[in-house]
Amino acid sequence: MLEWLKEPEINFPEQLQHAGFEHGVCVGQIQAKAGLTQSTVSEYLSILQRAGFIESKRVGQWTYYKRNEGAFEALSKLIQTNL
Amino acid sequence: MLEWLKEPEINFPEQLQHAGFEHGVCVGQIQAKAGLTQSTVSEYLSILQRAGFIESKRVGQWTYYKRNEGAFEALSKLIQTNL
DNA sequence: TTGATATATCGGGAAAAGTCGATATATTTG
DNA sequence: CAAATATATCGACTTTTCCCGATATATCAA
Repeated sequence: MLEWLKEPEINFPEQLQHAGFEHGVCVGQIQAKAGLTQSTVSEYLSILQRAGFIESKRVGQWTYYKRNEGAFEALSKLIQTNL
Repeated sequence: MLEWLKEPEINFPEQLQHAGFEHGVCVGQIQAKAGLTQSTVSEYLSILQRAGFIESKRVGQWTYYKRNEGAFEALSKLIQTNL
């Protein structure tokens, strides 16, 4: 999912009909591609968010998720320096 | 453990009486510090080795483990570029 | 060769993570 | 407000991981 969200235009073409990509991709799109149930994907995304890897924005009935690039940079540096 | 092996001289002073640090630290030292059973530590070390994070060298009845710094560098880069 | 020491492997029970269906909450539309 | 849609949360079950004791293997020393 994290890799998918790197290139939302390529991995979630449906999202274009639905809304732009500014806020990210909504849960339903990710769920469809993942082939897991809605509840599983929702929980998974919320875990990734709590971990700081993605950000969410609620717009109406949809929740959009997008990557927080800083977190990946930080993780990479953390491994370099602390591990 | 991976962090301990970064500074063996500091984290495993006993090892000095036992042998040098060239080959790394032996399982018993790591086990004592970890506070886990011998079997658990041995298995854990072998998993880390299979993953490439540490290297082992058998000398007599002892097995010495030390870090493979390249693996950490590679992981850091992998996160930067692929994730 | 026998006993002692160090490590590795095996099998099983406990803890954690993954996944689901059912249901709750929030929003939009009529 | 009621129905429809999107997402979140809950409880239960399954799978995986963690960790242990018991045992096997390898080496050393007498």
